[in-house]
Amino acid sequence: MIRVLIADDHNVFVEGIESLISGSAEIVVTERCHTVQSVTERLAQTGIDVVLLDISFPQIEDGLGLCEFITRTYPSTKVIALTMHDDASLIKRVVKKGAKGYLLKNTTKTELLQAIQTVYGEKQYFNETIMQILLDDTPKNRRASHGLGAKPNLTPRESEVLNLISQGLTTQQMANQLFVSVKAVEFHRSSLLMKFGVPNTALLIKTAMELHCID
Amino acid sequence: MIRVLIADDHNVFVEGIESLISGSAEIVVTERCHTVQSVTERLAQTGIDVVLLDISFPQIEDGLGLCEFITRTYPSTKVIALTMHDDASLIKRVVKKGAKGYLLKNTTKTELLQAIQTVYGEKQYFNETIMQILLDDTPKNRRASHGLGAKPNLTPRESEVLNLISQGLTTQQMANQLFVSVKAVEFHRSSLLMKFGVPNTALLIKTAMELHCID
DNA sequence: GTGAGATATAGGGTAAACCCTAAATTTGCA
DNA sequence: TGCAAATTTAGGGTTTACCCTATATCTCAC
Repeated sequence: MIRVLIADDHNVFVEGIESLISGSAEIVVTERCHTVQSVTERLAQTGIDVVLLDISFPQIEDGLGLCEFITRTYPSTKVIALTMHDDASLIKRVVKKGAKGYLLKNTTKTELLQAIQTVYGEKQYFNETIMQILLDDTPKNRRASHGLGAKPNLTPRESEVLNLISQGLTTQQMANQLFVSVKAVEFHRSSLLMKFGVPNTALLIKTAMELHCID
Repeated sequence: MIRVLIADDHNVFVEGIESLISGSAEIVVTERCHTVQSVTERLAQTGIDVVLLDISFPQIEDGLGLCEFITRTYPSTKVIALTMHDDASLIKRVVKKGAKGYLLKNTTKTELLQAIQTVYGEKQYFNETIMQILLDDTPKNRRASHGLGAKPNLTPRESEVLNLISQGLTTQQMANQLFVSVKAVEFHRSSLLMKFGVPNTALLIKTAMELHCID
């Protein structure tokens, strides 16, 4: 019997996962945790085989940190990351932190059960969608416009510059603040326009806000 | 028996909702829809009493549009908005579009069932958290919490130009579209910057979006 | 060690935004 | 009818964004 801990702060989601698992003869939901602290506590007190971890729980950096903590502290416990994010760089970061599986939150019952069994069997689990995303992750594709609606994959610097632009700073002001040249900032601005597929700053900010890319 | 349609593109979430509802003797999940199109189709073919609508499904503007469509086309069908967003302005926009209830995605079984029964009984449902948010939404709090100035009083032309700016048009393109000179457009641009108290277009768009001045 | 990605930087140029000053016309309201 | 606001428009100028081309360095993974 594979013992599963669900770490997610949304009741409904936890219920959904549990419902999907409830038909399995081999898997049982042992713990449901709504805070990072309760995850660490339950792990210390209970034998858990697989953790289903919302990687945005409560923020992405927290989820990554928790993933790393679990993997290091409980090597026999496997982590499957759950998230709405499907960009290649996040997938890679999560795997680097020790996750053995990666599922989008629109996963199906079949996939969920299969993922749990696969990671329990000491293998990694990525479904076709995720595999395709990783396979498509080439320099050329990454640079291409995703069109509207898809959240582009921003580098840390790009994300930083985007936020500074949205605060109304000029390129020169950003250069001063980041201790780089104006040319370096312009480069990132160009990359942002290209990645969002927009012609200018106005539409960049509007689009980025709609996609929640701005803090 | 209250017939419920769940409109959300996340399987797990739909399963979760269904699981919460499954114990009720008075409520049954009749339809589960993962696209806007299937919502409209199922509504046309099936009697539905309550729609549980993810308002970010697939984007907020889509959700709002769908909410309005349902309310107008099927007046006896009540919409409960589901979302992770808890800001007062969105709540008000959703209610204006016809929703009778507003639930956060971390709702409990008790609340969910109560909300469904309440709206089915022709009343609005807001839980304590939402009520508090609405009660706290005073001009003073709104100014303080956002750190923004009040929504400025825009002339019709200014509003028009603001929207065109946010669509990425250049000043020349706007002049062509509005049958005025470039200078006229520049004048309105200057007025917008002054009224919003911002130094450039980037911050203008960000601020205007936060204040919901952009369509 | 090599290649790719991220970051930084440069030169040169044009387009566009932004600013300042000023005047004229139209519209709505008291 | 007069006045204020809205709108339109102009001339002139500076600042900033945006585009194109190119090179260099660092880091990381294989």
